[in-house]
Amino acid sequence: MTKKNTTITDIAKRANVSKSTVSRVINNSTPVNPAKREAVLAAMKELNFEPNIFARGLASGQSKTIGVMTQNIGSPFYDAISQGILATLPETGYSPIFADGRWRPETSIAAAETLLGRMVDGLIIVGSRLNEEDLGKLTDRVPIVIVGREINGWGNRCLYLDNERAGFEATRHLINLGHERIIHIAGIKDHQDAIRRKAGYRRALEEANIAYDPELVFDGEFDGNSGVIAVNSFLAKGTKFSAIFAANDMMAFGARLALYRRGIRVPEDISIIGFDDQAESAFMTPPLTTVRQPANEMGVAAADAMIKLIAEEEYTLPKLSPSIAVRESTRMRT
Amino acid sequence: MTKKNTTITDIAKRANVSKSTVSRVINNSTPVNPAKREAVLAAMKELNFEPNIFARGLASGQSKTIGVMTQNIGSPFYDAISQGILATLPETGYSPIFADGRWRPETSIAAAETLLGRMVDGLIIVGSRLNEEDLGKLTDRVPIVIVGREINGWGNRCLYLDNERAGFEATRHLINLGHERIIHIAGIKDHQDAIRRKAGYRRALEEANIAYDPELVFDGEFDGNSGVIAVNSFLAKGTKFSAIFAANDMMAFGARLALYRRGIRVPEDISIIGFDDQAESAFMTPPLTTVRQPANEMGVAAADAMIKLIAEEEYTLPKLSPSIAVRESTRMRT
DNA sequence: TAACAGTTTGAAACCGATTTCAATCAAGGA
DNA sequence: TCCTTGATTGAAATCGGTTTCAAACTGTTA
Repeated sequence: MTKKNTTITDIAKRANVSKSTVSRVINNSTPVNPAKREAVLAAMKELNFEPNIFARGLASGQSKTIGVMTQNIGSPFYDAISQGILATLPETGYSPIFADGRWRPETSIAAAETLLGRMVDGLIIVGSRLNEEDLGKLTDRVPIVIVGREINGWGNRCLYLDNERAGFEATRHLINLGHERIIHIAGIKDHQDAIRRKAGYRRALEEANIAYDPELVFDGEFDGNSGVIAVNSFLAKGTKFSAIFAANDMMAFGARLALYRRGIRVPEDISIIGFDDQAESAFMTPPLTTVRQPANEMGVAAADAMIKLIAEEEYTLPKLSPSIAVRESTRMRT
Repeated sequence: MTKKNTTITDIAKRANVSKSTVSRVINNSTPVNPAKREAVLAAMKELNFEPNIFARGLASGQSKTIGVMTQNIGSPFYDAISQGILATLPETGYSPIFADGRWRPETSIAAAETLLGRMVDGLIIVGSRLNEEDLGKLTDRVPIVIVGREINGWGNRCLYLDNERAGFEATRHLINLGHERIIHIAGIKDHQDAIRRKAGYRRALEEANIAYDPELVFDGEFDGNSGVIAVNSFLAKGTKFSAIFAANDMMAFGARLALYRRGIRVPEDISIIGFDDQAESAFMTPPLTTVRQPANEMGVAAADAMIKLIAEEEYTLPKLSPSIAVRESTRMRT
């Protein structure tokens, strides 16, 4: 505002070359006589030159910006992914710009349009309920990487965890400890992750020859309150159980609180395993055993992949597996 | 990429007017004959026109983008602020773009430069350790709003909570319950908020005629582990106390865990009050009494203020006061 | 020494809007 | 009816880069 920004023309004059040459030095697009190159570089330093991003974008069609579409920011898991992205992108010369889809297809489309309107060079979609058709349309317009969701045929532009297996492992952990009547506090009913975790739970039971009992499953909403309500309703019904597998940590916290209020001990009376390994879980009383999702790493990997995708370089997505952080909320059934 | 985007020239042809007129319709900058206006609008609809943001930015100097500088994303409090900003901005036609300062002045300056390089129309700084001189330089270049930090003379471009008072209230809450030997697990030593909360703690003691005892204060780092270490060290030293005021919830969680491990009950033996009221706090066992910082509201208010500031409209920042969420981790000293 | 291929270079077109400036047009006043 | 004023309009300049194209220069080869 105050003083006019120095432009490429100023540099050109100062270095006694043409605008074209300055541009070439900046972009390393064409060899330039070393002497001139030095002169340009020096002029740029002296005049404190910073290329105008609009002019650049207008001329080249590239924005050096990556759009990140999130869903209902505020969930610890998705937050962690965003943080991974946020931490990685700046090193690459790209800046992230966010828009929220709130888990709703229409809002998601609008969010995507906003981002595309800003000429993002790529789009990272963190979760989403967009159908494959809409996603297909989007990917015609801009490179896309999707985190936390599996889509058939999208191969290495999809970064997700095997949630079925993770649900299986979590349940197995409890079964191995001797538990048989295991409650599952599931996530939102039609949420892909929730469905898969539940499927894993079921498979683990079946492999252990424990009959699957729908009475032991409660569909929550991934928040603390769901955990409270779930446990209260099981207790009210007189359901017998010795362990709980919650589809995320927040619901595990809620479940633990509900038990606490009744004086039911964890893990002496009931074992609990959560899902996410959010930062607070290690400081619960007792520290919560949980399935660790490498959320931050997923964000980092997604950002890396996006950069490579834009540059049309080869890349391979890392194999991300869930692991179980065994802490003190689960123990052998007595 | 695939098909050429429609430009203002296409619209102009289609509507049989000049580019200028189209631009006028878009920006409502000059009255336009209603008939022509309709024609332009219709053409825009038919051709699905979306103005090119670079061309616009280049010509007008405005980017419709707000830079948000955060610090070590991942802290629940600052995350909540960011969420407030993220939720508010899109409604205004502006998009947020982020950069992280990691609490370090040099990195912060670099982050600010990145954002300015992207021609942001405004800069929201969430926390920071930049000195007033650097901030002064920045504010010469772009409108700035600072959240979570008080700076003399910045009047209504600073949005913060009275942390001294909040610390005071928290301590008072404990004193009112009959506690006298109150441990304070403080935050990072030279962190403005930490210093003020500690000052409030001290003032509350003095007003109650309780001698301030430095032995009861531990400087932590705002993370869960600090809480554990603090309590362990007090216990090891044989320090007597009946209550704990932790400068944030994460440290309160850690403290509570350390007590749990020794079989010390909360709140029967020891009362704990935290600070932040993060989502998990209500689900701790027992639910944590804590100072509620309206972090999300702060983000919303900051975004609103920024928009007004850019438009050069009048605005007043809302009065944000801490309140105490009294739950079950504090009780009358027995 | 002339011809030729390969490098470097600068002039000018271009990206797609906004904005200035002067021209045109319609309405109201003398 | 003619002139003045104010409201609309379009042509052209501008924003600050990138990119195309042809010219100028280099060093080889015949």
